[in-house]
Amino acid sequence: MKTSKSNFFNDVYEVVKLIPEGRVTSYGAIAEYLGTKGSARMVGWAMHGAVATHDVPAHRVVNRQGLLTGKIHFGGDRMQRLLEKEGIRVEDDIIQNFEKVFWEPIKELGL
DNA sequence: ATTATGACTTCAC
DNA sequence: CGTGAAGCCATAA
Repeated sequence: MKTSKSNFFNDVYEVVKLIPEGRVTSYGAIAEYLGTKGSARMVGWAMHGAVATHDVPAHRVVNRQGLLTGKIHFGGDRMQRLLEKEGIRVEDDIIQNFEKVFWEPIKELGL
């Protein structure tokens, strides 16, 4: 039986679920960990389905600038609210101390 | 198979 | 990090 979602999506979900609280990561970092580092957009695409399908903390996944690009799909300031709740300072849809809260799967999980 | 789109990334000004 | 343009890969029609 074929999986409902492609393996690519499944991998993204697992990595995002492994993100510790108070930490965030970028699409490129996840894509790179999966081996598809050129497909950072696909990670975002996977997250689009993740929110509606799995309990994936997509709010912990932002772009390289620390900008809450995904808040648009969260539907309001829901994403920013969750981040601030975990101790992450967010201002004007931008994560402050982004370098401090940045969490790389390759570095933490080990490649 | 081809075209279009997308929660991105990088380079340049 | 502000804006603009090009590149990249996977999904949908």
